[in-house]
Amino acid sequence: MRYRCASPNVRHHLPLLSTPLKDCSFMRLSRLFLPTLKENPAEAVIVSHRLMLRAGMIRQHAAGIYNWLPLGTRVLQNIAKIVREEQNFAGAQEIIMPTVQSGELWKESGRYDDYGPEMLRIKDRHERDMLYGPTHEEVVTDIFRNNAKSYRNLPLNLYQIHWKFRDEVRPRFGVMRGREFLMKDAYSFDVDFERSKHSYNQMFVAYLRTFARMGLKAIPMRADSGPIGGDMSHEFIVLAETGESAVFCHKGLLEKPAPENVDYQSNLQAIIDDWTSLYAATEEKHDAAMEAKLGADLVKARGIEVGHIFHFGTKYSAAMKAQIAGPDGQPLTPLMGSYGIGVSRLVGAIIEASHDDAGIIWPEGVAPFRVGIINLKVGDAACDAACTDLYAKFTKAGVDVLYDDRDERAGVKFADNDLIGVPWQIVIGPKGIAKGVVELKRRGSTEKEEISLDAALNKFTAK
RNA sequence: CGGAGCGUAGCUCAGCCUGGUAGAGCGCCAGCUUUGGGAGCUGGAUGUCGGAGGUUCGAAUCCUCUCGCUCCGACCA
Repeated sequence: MRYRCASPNVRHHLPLLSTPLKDCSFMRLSRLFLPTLKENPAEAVIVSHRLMLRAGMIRQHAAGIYNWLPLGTRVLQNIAKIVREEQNFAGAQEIIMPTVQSGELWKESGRYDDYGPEMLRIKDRHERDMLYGPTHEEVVTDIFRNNAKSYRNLPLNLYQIHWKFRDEVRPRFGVMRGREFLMKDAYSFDVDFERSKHSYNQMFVAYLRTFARMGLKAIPMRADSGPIGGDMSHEFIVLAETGESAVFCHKGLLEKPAPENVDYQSNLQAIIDDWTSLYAATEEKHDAAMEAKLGADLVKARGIEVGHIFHFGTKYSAAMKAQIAGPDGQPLTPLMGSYGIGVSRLVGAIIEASHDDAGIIWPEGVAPFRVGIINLKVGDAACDAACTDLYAKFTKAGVDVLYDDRDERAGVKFADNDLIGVPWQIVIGPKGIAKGVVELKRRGSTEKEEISLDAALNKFTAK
C-alpha cells in the first residue's frame, strides 16, 4: 500500500477563526489517506467495484457492507449534495428519520409479517421488536399523522438522505448491490389525485435534472405500479455498457436535454409527456413489436437502475389512519407517493458509465477533486515554488484541488491521478518551468496543452 | 435459497494430489543510483497457512465440524 497516515494537523497553517476560505476541499496527496492498489483485488468482478477498491475509495467490511475511505466519502458527499439541491429546488424538505425503527409501526401497516428475511430484525434489551430500516414509509406516515392536522399543511414532501439495510440473499457488484446503502427517499402527501400527480411530476423533473448534473444519461422507463395502475411509476435507468440489465429505447431519449429553469409550481405535465411519449423499456417489459416499428431509431443498451418513483395512494395513510381535516371539516386520507435515489449505488453507476483502462473518469460535478497539481520534481526549488503558490491560490479561490507533492516517480503520479480520476491535471516539471509553462491535461482525453502558470490559474478561478 | 468454488505476507498467487516444520512477484522499511507514464541494485521486516477438533513421531498438506468470502442461477434502490 502506498500511503502515509494523515496528521490531524494537516490544516494547521490555516486560520482557525473567521476563515476567509470558500467551501472547498484541498489536500496534499502526501497527507491523504489513499491506499491505492496496483493490482486488481480478486473479489471484485465488475469494473466499478475494481476501480473503487484500487482507487482507495472503499474497503469491504462484510458481505455487502463497506467502509468509505476519504476519497470515496468525498464523491458520495458530492453526489448527495446534487441530490439535496435538486430536491430542495423541487420543494421537498429534508428531515432525518431513525435507522433503527420500532417494529410496532410495521405491525400496523401489515409489513412486519410481509417483508420477509430481507428485513434485519433486532431485539433491544427489553425484548422489544426493532428493525434496521429497509425503507421508511411507516415512519414518515407516523410523523405525518402525529403532526399534520389540516389540508392546509398540504402539499408536503419530506425526504432524507440516509443509510438503509436490506439483508439481500446475495450482495454483489460492490456498492451497486450492497446490503447497506445510502439512499435518498422522499415521500409526498396530497389531498387528491390531481395534486398527487403534480407532486409525482415534480420529482420526475427533479430526477431528470439530478442525473444530468452528474453527467449521466438516465432514461425514465415505465415500471410496475402495483394495484394503482396507470403511468404513475417510473424507474430511472442509467445507460452503461456494463449495466446489469438490457434496455431498449427510442434514440431520441438519448439526446433530450434535462429541463432547465423549471418553475416547479407550474404544470409540469408537458415535460413528463415529452419524455414518456418515446418508447423505453427494460428487458422484462420490452415489446418486440413496438421495437420492430422503431427500426433505426431503436437503441439497445444496458442499464443500471438508479432511481424509482411511484404513487401508491392511500396504502399506508389508510392502514395507519393518517387523517387530517379536509376543507369541508371531514376527515381526509392523503394520497402518497415515494421517490428513491440510490446515492451509494450512483457512485458505482457513474464509474460504470465513465472509465477507461487507466481508471475512473469523474464528471466534474462529482469528482473528489476538480484539479490536480502534479509536481514532477519534488525538491526542485522552482517546481516546489510554482506548485505551492498555485496550490495556495486555488485553495483561496475555493477550487477543489489535490496537490501531488509526493516524492515519487512521474509514472507513479500520473498513474494514481488517472486512477482516481482527477478531471483536470496540471503537470509542473523542471523543463516546463524553465520555459515558463505547465502542462494542462483533461482526464479522459489524450490532448495536452502547454500554458503559462497564470493561464492555468485563471482557467479555474475566472468566473 | 439451490448449484459451484476459494480462504497461505498489505495485494496477486505458488506450495496441498504424493505429510517432514513457509515461498515468489509487487508493495513496505533503509541505503545508493535513477528521475516526464506504475525504475535498478543491495540489504531488511512481515505470516497464530480462516478457526476448532481429529489421524500421525510429525499437518498449510489427510479427515470431521465450523466461520468467512466469491461466482452462476432465482430476487432487488
